Amino acid sequence: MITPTDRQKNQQLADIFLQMAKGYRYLGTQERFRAIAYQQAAKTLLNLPDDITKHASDIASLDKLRNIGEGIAQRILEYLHTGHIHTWDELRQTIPLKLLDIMDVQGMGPATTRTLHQRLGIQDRTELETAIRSCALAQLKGFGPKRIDNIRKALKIDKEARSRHLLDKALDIGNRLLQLVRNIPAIQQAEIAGSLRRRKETIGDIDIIATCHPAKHRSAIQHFTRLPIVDQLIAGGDTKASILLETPHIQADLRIVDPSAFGSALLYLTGSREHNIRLRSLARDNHRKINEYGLYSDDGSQRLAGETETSVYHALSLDYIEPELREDKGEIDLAKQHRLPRLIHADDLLGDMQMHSNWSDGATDIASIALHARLTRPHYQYIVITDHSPAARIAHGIDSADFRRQWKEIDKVNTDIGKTFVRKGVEVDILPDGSLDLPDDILQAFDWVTASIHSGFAKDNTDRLLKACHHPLVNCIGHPSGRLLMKREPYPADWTAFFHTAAQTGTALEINAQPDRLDLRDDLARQAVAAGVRLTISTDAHHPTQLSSIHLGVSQARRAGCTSAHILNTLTWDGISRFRDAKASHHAMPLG
DNA sequence: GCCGTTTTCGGCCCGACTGTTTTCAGTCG
Repeated sequence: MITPTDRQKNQQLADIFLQMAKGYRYLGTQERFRAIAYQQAAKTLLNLPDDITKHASDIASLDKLRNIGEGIAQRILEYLHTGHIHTWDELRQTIPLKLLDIMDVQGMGPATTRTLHQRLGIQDRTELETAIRSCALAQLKGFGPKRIDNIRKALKIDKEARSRHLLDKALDIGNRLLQLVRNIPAIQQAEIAGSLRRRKETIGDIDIIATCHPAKHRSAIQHFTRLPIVDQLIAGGDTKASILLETPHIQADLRIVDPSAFGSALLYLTGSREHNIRLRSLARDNHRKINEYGLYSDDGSQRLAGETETSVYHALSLDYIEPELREDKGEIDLAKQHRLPRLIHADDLLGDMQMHSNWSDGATDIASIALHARLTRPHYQYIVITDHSPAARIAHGIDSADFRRQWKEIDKVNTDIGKTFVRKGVEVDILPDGSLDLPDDILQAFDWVTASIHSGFAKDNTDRLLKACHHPLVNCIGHPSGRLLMKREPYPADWTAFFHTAAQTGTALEINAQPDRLDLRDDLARQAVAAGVRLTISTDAHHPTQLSSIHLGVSQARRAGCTSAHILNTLTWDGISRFRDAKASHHAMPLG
């Protein structure tokens, strides 16, 4: 089993390799490919589903991992055996670590940082600020007033502007900005691109791509940079501009191209960077050249595609790849082989599997939730009310007697509706010893039992998770990793063992669509599905309006490559009942 | 330092924008 200490090894090594990559970037262009190699290796480590020590029996088995060759394999082994990497220790002797931090500031690349260190002896950000104030910088060749002013500004806004934003919030702002762009008179069409279009769980900046008549590029850009919501202009040329929005301080980029290049530009600006690099080297292999203006023959004499993304993919003999999959995680090979999944769509869901009423910590009564669900999601056939069990004191968890009273209210709501729309569920706490917070006799009377961990986030929770899976009355594990985006890491657990057990026992795992959970996250969900686990997508809504955040869970499932077959709540309630009964009868355990 | 239905050597995505230069290096995405 992966202990917490072991699990940290992947992260520790990745952190070191990222620092080494930065160090090599600092050393100059002759080392840039070495820098890229370490960066790629770090990415491989971070994406590795299991512990690196499992691959570390010898150099040859490490070498089999993508982006890890003989040299880096040696360094991994060295670290696992000695806790040190000699090359890194040496590198650190020559480059002050805090100096590398300076390269995180916008506009401060390796060359600039090197000049400042060598000419002025600057070691960290504080000394850089001092050098600006004392006009020492202005004495250097190549550092005119504008450049110095830009560095000063970048240092000031660095922290805030570089912080990431939850997908939910970024989508809201991005969509409003998109409307403003579409209202610019010269603009013909505009779409969101970048990580926002790929629906990454957190977003650094907002990218928008637009088309207009070539003669009007410049005026459209000017219009954009003068929008009332602009706090600062970061850069503005003929075809692209970067602004800093007023509140929150989030960067937004606009790129304008001719209509004939809309597809190739959207493709380019959507990324990911890794996906683009793979596409471009694939094009090169086929004697083609790809850029944001289109797909061309080698010598650029013939333009082969560009108006739509599909045209570019097809010209490369690839099927169209959905934005959520564009992370260079095997999607290009699948597209080549016509084996891409038909990703789940929000309309495929027939119901929502977790939400809370005012019986525990929800905002409203069950009738209001049901009404809101039926008005806003008319294709839903069911919703599951899952109030908390007693141990969740902060969430006003309720006991067996309360649940029995609650069921009468649910029955009445269903009678008023004229069909069984509201299902009787529970979010029962998994206690520290892995047992459940409610007795079996009441658990077996629910339509749906989701079990969740709400305590003990620091220690390894594998045993608790496995025990819950083995309980015959647990249908689903809620927010399985316990993370909170930008606040709390997933608790340590052996995910491989957990997913295997969930699949074996017929226990579903949840993709929780709360904006700061999105738990399971994309790569773990992908791993779970590969292990044969069925997933649910649910909002965990605590107010009826939060039922709309289901789309965030769907995005997460799409990033994991899920089809409707992987998602349990694409089934009618009969189908869900069969899934539930299969587990209970399989166990045939005497119930307490 | 990695990688290979062009290659075990010689490549490693590609173009816009900026500031400071008088033609381009540096940075970014």
